Amino acid sequence: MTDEKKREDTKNPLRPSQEDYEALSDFRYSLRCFLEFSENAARNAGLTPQQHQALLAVRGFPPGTAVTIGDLAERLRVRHNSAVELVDRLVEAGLLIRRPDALDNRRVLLSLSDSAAAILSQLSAVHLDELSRLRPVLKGILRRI
Amino acid sequence: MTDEKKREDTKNPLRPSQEDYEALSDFRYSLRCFLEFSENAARNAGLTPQQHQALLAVRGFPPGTAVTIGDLAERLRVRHNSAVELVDRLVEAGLLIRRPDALDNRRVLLSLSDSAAAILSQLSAVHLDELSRLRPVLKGILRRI
DNA sequence: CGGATATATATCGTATTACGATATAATTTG
DNA sequence: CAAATTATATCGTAATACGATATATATCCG
Repeated sequence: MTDEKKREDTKNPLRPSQEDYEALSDFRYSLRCFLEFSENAARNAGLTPQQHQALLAVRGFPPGTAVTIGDLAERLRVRHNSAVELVDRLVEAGLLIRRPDALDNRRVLLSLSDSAAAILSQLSAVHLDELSRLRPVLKGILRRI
Repeated sequence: MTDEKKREDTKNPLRPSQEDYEALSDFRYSLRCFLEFSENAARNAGLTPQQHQALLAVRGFPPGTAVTIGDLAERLRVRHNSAVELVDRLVEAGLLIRRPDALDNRRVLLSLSDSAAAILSQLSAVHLDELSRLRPVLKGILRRI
């Protein structure tokens, strides 16, 4: 058996197979469909997708956690300044409450407004439902990778 | 037992629990980390993330499939005109080949250039590797949903 | 066959938004 | 207490997906 042949047999990761490409492509397609679902749901609830993600990120910290703009930026994987701008828009929309941290005056603590909590509750319920549907699909695709 | 109490016990999906919010938030966080990894990998390979996704989508069709701009748009979940613009940039960059469909002159068929195929091969190998790492993480999170 | 309808791709101006660069303020460190 | 670090804020710019619209080709059906 030649080295070349052997490389094929051992599924050399440097040369993905057709099945690999299809699995990667299908994985991305599933993610896009989910993200599209999520964006539509957010817009139907009167939020931009980013606003929805920010609210979820804040709400998703363990209870009692003091959530700062930096924390939000890290969770959303965006730069600090992007998170600031996003928070600006959320406060403007009455969805997020910004209050200075008494223990460290550089910091700003974030919490959801009552209306934001209500909207997020509905939105999250819909997402949990959709993810129940998506879970087996994703598992099937991940098994192929 | 009051109806209110009962509703809590049966995990009324209209009022997600703290664990639900944390699971949804963690799920999105994992996706963002993966997408960030992917975008960095694409840029390191000299592609924009969108270009990478377009190449993968074209390559991910079954062999022998005639891939049109419309097909690409559907797979990327973008509008036709967005796909046209993306293809414009890819052809400009020498990554994609556009040729008219002899059987239907409205259509344009897409295929990867040799250099695109080489770049995508490397990129996909790295992605398969990263997804092997991510798979157990995602499975764990999906189990919580 | 031929006009109406549908389909596929293309063009262009606009709006959104994340970013880099930079600034300001507060805290920590040595 | 000066220097360095950390946290948030401001602003101009660039990228890109989109809506509206246009053009060409194909299909449908009387």
